[in-house]
Amino acid sequence: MSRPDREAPVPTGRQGELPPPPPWDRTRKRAAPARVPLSLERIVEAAYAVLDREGYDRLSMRQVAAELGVAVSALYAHVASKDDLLQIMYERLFRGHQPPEPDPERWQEQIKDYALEWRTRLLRHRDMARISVAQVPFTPELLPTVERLFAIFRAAGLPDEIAATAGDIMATYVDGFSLEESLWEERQRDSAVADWDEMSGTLKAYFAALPPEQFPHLVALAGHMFHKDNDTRFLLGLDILLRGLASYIPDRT
Amino acid sequence: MSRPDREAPVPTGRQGELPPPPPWDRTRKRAAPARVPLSLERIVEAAYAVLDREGYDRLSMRQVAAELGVAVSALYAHVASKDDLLQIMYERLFRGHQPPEPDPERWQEQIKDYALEWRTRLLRHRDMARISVAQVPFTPELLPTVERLFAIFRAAGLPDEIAATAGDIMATYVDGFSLEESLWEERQRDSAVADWDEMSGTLKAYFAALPPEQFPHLVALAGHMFHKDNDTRFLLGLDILLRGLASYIPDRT
DNA sequence: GGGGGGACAGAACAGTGTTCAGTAACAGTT
DNA sequence: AACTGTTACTGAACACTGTTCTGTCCCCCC
Repeated sequence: MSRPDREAPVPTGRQGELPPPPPWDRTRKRAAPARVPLSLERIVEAAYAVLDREGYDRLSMRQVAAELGVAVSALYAHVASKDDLLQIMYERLFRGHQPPEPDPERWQEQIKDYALEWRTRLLRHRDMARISVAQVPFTPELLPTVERLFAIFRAAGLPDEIAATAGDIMATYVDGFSLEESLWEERQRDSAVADWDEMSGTLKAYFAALPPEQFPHLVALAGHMFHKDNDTRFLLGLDILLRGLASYIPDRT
Repeated sequence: MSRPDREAPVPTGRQGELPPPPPWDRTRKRAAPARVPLSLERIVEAAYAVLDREGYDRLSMRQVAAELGVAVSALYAHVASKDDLLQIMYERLFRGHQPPEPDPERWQEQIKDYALEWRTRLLRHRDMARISVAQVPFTPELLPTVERLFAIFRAAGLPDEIAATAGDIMATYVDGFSLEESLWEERQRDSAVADWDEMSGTLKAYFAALPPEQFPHLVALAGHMFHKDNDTRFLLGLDILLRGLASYIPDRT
């Protein structure tokens, strides 16, 4: 946007009939670079901007570079690869929010709260779920988060074997649910339908209109499959998970 | 492999000093094409071959075309786009295997069996989970499968609201779990570690060696986080899910 | 003033999905 | 037997992609 207009470069090495560049040209060029130096933080920020505007499929290193008014190769001084950049974007998701200190009486609520916050953050950037789902949540800066989740599960009285899997299942659920949302959203964007309400209405109608003798249950459940708000469905699934986990807590007597 | 050697094409339109092609040349060329005509089935087959050999990242239309000894553009007569091809590959996954007729007494077992078969099929092709996870399981040819899953859930006595979400959760879990396996597998392939046993050993050791005062729970659970076989972990997570679902079945009295 | 060194630019390489203008081979008709 | 039309395919092109390499510029330090 505010990328400085660069004059067209002289064709490789030979200047032809062009007059030599006037001296003030250089001074002008040198005056301009009061620009902020490139940094990892600025790159990540620009990447998020491109992601939100263009979506995951069009998030390319060239787009990010353009966003910053910079050559592509400059990015590689701060970032090892595109995958590296994606991983850093993923890690930033968890900044400034940790699971709380375990309170065994309220562990289900605590997990629910954290999952909700997690989902909120995933939804904050378009297609973020698609990045998240491709990442393994065991990078060093995520260890404290995992640690605190484990703390809650163990304080709740879950057997170690269950506690160890619980985190995995949680992560899978939150990521998977949000990913599905992403996919529907994209499909909606492509089909030029106004909003999710209209889309969900159409889908509901489609399933309700299936031949009942062939798909009796799909027809019967059509109304339940696509809620107005996905949040309710998300919480419902979370409840199913938590009740399953809770069933492993031995009776404290 | 058995791709017919084509003679090098004459440079665009002009034959230069080359003698005119002898008449038997054409007849030879015409005799050869006893080759199988291209078909969607053959394309999908070739795509699977490339996927298994090269992995998802190197699965390209050009690779598939090369596998068949055919020009890229020829594929587009049978397939609308790469995404289309991926979707067809995904649908083929479910061919010839349906959830059984509902037996309310054995519903948990039935679901477990189906999930296991599902996972087996996902693991049959390298990186298949990465394709699966990007697909919405509501294409027409998958409707019967969803219908039968719903049938089992409802026959088990689950409230409609829960039954409608149960399928989603199941799909998310199976896909998510297998995807994570895929990611670890790839990471293992990159790091030139022999097999999963060695990898899981290394990981277990890494987590067990973390500073205990900072990560007491991670250290304590390290042994449980990476089993020898993922199947046990998969079944455990499935059990958690099923127990959660079961908790919604009203007492039949 | 004269290096060094880090930060950036430009061009290039080897690939990608997709399209489009052709062409070769066959089927059916005149 | 010659002429159609149809179909299935090719070759080349377009507009991209991630990544690397060679410079070149600028600033800081000696």
